Amino acid sequence: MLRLSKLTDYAVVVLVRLGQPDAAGDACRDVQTSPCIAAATGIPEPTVAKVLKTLASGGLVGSQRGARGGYRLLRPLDAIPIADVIAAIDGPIALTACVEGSGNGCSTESLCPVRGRWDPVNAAIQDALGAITLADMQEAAIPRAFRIPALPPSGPALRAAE
Amino acid sequence: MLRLSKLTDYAVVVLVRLGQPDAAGDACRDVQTSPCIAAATGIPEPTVAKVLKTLASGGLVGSQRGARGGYRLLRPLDAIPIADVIAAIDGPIALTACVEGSGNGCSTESLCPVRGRWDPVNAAIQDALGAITLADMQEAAIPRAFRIPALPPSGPALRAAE
DNA sequence: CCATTCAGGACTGATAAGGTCCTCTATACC
DNA sequence: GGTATAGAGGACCTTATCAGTCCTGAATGG
Repeated sequence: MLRLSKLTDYAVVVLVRLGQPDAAGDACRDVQTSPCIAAATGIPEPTVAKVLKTLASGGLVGSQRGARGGYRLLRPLDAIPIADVIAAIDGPIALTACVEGSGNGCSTESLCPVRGRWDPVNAAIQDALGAITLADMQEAAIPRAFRIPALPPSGPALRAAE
Repeated sequence: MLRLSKLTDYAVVVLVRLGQPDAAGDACRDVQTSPCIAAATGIPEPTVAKVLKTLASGGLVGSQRGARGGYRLLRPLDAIPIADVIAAIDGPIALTACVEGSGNGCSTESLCPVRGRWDPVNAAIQDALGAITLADMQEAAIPRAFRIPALPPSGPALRAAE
């Protein structure tokens, strides 16, 4: 499946949200709080807090403690490649245990006919993810308002009705 | 981490092995059996069987039942991109639930500012993985013999003594 | 007819992710 | 100075998914 974790998905949403201070409303000014972002994105507040803390550790967002504190972007959206977000949340991109840098070795590596060959694959993916920034993903956010009203109040996971 | 499953890793090893009939020895001729490949790769036999069955369902390998049966490649290694292997084992490449084609919807999608924006990211990765074939990964198999003797007899899961 | 080998599924244990909560510290406002 | 707010940093549990094994059945060759 080659799926990335939900947390990373959330992180992208949260970061894009942080990059739209004007859309935040009066409750959130230059910095935005976890509850504020949670309300805006629909992601549960504890999860938002967890994501933001991780992103702060990764140096993608800055934090301000105390009353009227919150989070803010340290870089503009177009300076944050997806690869950085993934690395901050999920750790360095390593498709398999064999990829160099991921410490743990492979038990069958002495027999493995593809030893070390995942590295270029990994590099190719990293390259692809490094070329796409959050700004690229934000683009789609503009016409978002045109889609929301089209949401029918039916079906649990209905998405195709547009 | 963006990690792919071990089964996919195994699949690559097994497929590369299937692409080297000359290296299989007398016990395995045109077709190779699960136990044979298991012995050659060091992967447990039931797991090899599982991988091969999955690959057969995916149309990457052909199977021959009955005595003296086994598996064989349906395409040469250089005609099998990594993306196909991943798709056969792990299903279609879908980074997030939001990527089209992955059925299940996202609960917060109506608020999500990056709706549908994972698609290009996904496409970029699929593109990168589609450009690398098993033959590319096999290349490294040639100098393998030069690396094996360098293995120190320390580690716990050492199995190279053959 | 029997041995071999794949097909297909069920089952179980281990591992990791997802999510929640608690306590502590820092800051702003009264 | 006191209090409310808000992040820091963990601990924790719950759940889902994967990895691995095994069993039964069907096809094929000798």
